[in-house]
Amino acid sequence: MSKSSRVTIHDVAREAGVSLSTVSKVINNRYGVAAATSARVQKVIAELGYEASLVAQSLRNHETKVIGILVADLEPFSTELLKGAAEGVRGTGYELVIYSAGGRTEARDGWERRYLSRLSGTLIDGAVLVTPTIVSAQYGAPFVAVDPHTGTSEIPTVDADNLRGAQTAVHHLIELGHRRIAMLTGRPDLMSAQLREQGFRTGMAQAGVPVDESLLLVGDYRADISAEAAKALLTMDEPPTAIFAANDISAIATLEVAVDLGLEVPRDLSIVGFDNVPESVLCTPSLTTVEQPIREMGLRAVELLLQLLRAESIPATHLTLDTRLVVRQSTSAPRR
Amino acid sequence: MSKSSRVTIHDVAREAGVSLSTVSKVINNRYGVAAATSARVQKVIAELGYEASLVAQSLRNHETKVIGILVADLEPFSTELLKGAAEGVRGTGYELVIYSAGGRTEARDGWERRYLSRLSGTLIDGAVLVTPTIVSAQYGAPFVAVDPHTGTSEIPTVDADNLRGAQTAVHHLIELGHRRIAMLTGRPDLMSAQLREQGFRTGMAQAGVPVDESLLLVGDYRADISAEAAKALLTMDEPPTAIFAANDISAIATLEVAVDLGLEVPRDLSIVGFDNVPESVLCTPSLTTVEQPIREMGLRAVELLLQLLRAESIPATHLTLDTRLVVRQSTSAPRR
DNA sequence: ATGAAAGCGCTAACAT
DNA sequence: ATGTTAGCGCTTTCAT
Repeated sequence: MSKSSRVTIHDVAREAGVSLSTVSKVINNRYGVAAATSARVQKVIAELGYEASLVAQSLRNHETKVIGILVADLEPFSTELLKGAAEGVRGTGYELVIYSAGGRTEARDGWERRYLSRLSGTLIDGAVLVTPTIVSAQYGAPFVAVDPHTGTSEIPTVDADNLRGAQTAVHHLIELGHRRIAMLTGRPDLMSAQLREQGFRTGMAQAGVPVDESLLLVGDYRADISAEAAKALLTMDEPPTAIFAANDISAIATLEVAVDLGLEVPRDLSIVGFDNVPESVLCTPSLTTVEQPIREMGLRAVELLLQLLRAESIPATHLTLDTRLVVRQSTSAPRR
Repeated sequence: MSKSSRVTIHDVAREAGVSLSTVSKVINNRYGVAAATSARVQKVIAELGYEASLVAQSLRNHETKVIGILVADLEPFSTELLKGAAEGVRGTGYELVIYSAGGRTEARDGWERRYLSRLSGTLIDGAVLVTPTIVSAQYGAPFVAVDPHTGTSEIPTVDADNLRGAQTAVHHLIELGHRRIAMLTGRPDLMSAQLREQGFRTGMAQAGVPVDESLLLVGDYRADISAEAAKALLTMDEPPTAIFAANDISAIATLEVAVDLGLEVPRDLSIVGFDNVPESVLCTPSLTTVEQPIREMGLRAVELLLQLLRAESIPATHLTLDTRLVVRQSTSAPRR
């Protein structure tokens, strides 16, 4: 009907013939309202289908019982994390608001600061920042960072054990008999990428296999860059028998390049990825990869935040969840 | 630092030695501010890390450039839809707020009315309601319903061809040689569930296979209920050789029950799901299922909403997207 | 038991 | 060019 005009507390008050404050008291179950008046107001509320505006309420109140999940974009990683976050608030009385600018390009580094500033204090009591680029303790609201780009020890974080995950991947390849192992590293500025490379080096060292630096190329977590690098590796005079890619995107790109070059995976080349995104099981052959427990990361992050909200204290907790090697079809013993 | 006190426009005004409105003008690029003043204010804003509160802004302004996606819970269907919605807003200047009560049990029928009332007018310009139970044109805000409970012709909706999808699933099972086919139906109050059941019946009828009513149990689109129902079916004297589940959640729950009971899928039992959520390829064996173009549904819903927002008109568009059978490993010819 | 009024952070007339 | 003021919808003292 007509204009899309909200029903406000004014409408209810007028209709019920009482004042604003009386309506507010009824809504919030405050004392000092006659039973008859309360009933009449309730009736009008039901008739008009009135619901208090979350915005107006949260502008007035200190606490909103809403927690925010701030993401740069809604892609496989963040949406998977949301499922865990939803689990985390279940039964706590908190509601969830996920905020995303839809990965717009203008949102460069520091998007999370902007989002948090815009929402905190009003609308949300605290937030989970998903893969934030710059993390500062100065944000002025309780928050937990999931898989932040830089390692700060002052703020609560949840991440996965990238170091051991990478080591596990290398051990797997070495156990299969590989020695000439290459790595496509991730985005150099990201902590996760650095840890995965370090894990690779540690794994090799533990097995007493020297690292050939010419076999370490940057894949940047990106398909196009990784494809270039993979091509360079596979067209060497003495190509590696196995490639450890810093994420599944890189691994899948490598797989495609290998196929293009007429190689058979895993017979001619073993490939291990990292993340275990759904796509890793859809490719042929399916990808051996290191799984991050993404949902659990979301769950834990919310739990940590709720704890923070309750305690008002800021223990700089760092939760590092275990990673796990998922062996599929892209790895085997080297040919010869 | 210290207390988590927001930096407000007052702080900026005080620090820069100007009035509130001047700061507001600078923020919103309004005319009537001297270059020098503007620069000074900008500097203070940067120093203090000030960002206007979305809540306060949207309380004042008519338009917020934010669209809401209202979901009852964050599960595979809704999160997959979010990816499409994110694609839909990309480059439009709109931002996305996803609101979820985390599937709390109290949120009975009509949750979407409550959410929409709480957010519309303030905070969001319009909304996409994901699987709403009751849809009324009276909500007082532009919105598009995805896969709504009831088929109302007055409001814009986006859904998938549930009827034909279910028929296709049944045809597949019948072609494989199954005759004793059970169905775990969905939430009885949802139109999608009714259409999938109707498609099942039509498919059976077309093949001349009578429907054994004792093999139709309610799975309610839920894992726990479906597990119960699946157990009942599989422990019958003469259990079905195939089960068509109304959604993937139910199908995966069925798969787990079958494994628990020592059955081998698909040798002892064929299972077909509906939705093709990412999880359907991750289970073992991977699930044969009817694909709904969920992402596209999200994309289309957002596009439709933006169109509505622009036009102010309400063409009662109904978009029904095609479904498609994806054959994987959970179906084969019946054993004996 | 009820209502008037102030104010949460912000914007937009309307002064000056 | 800058400041003052009145709300947006709501809750909460503080009267009455």
